[in-house]
Amino acid sequence: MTSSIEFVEKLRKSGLRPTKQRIEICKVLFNSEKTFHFTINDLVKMIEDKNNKKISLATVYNTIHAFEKKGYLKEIAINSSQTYFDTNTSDHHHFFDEKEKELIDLENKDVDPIKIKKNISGKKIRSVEVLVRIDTDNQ
Amino acid sequence: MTSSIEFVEKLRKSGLRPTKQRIEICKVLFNSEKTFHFTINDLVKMIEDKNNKKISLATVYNTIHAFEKKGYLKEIAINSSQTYFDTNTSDHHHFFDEKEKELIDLENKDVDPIKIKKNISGKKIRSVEVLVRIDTDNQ
DNA sequence: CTATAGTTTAGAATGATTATAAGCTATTTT
DNA sequence: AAAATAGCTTATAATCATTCTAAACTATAG
Repeated sequence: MTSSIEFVEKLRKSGLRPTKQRIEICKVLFNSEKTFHFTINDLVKMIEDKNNKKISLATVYNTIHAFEKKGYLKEIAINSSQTYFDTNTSDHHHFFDEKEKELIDLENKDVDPIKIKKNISGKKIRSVEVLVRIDTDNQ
Repeated sequence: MTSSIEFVEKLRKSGLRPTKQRIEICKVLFNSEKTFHFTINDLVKMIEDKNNKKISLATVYNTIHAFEKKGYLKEIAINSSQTYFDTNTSDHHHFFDEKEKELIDLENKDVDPIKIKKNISGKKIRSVEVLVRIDTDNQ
């Protein structure tokens, strides 16, 4: 459990002003035991349910993008109509449940390190992401 | 080089009526030596430049989705504002050049087979995709 | 306390994709 | 080979996530 004061610190250290909205978003994202995955809509709902108070969509988008830039969140590549984010910023991979439209972490022990043997000159690898699509096991 | 007649066959066999538009799309997609990646916009441009004639966006979307369903195309997961498709339907992975917004095939020899050691009960693996993001190698 | 640079906000704008429904066309039926 | 029909194409409208705008607000430096 992190206190608001610590979030204020964290924001200031990152060069972000500690506003009410940002602190609320921090509380929702970074106060839970486990990391989790969410969409912007999920997050807006979580915040509004918690506080019984509206927060502007634009603020949520701005803040999430700021947090992503600072490395506090990761965006996950799925060709879905909504973008997913992960509060687990360590290097890891994912299952995507096509039925539940839900992400599930793959721990590093579950996937051997991926070695890319091809090199493209003048280009640097920024990330290596594995997405395992799963679905109901019918017939 | 595949002739129009063969595309007509292929479409009929798939339960798709061989219309002028579909045959044109087949020619653009399946007549080149090498497989390639494209967005819907790319494809519309290719077709219109080739024929000097408009094709409805809706037709292109419908056809591409029909082809994907039949397994003639693969959709590639990238969190980009546009969806990418691949005429290479074999199992393989990709680089995504963040600067050029361009996909590059990774051949199977360039990535060892990926073994997923975690199992989710009641769920079946549909696909395992690796996306390697690359970018200009500055500093 | 004041100035200012950074934030929040509602609402408008954007852009990819999907829906609509009217007219066209390939195929089937007669 | 004409008529029926089922499938297809089309322009346009609708949708929906995301980004933009610019006015009002607020944290903080001086």
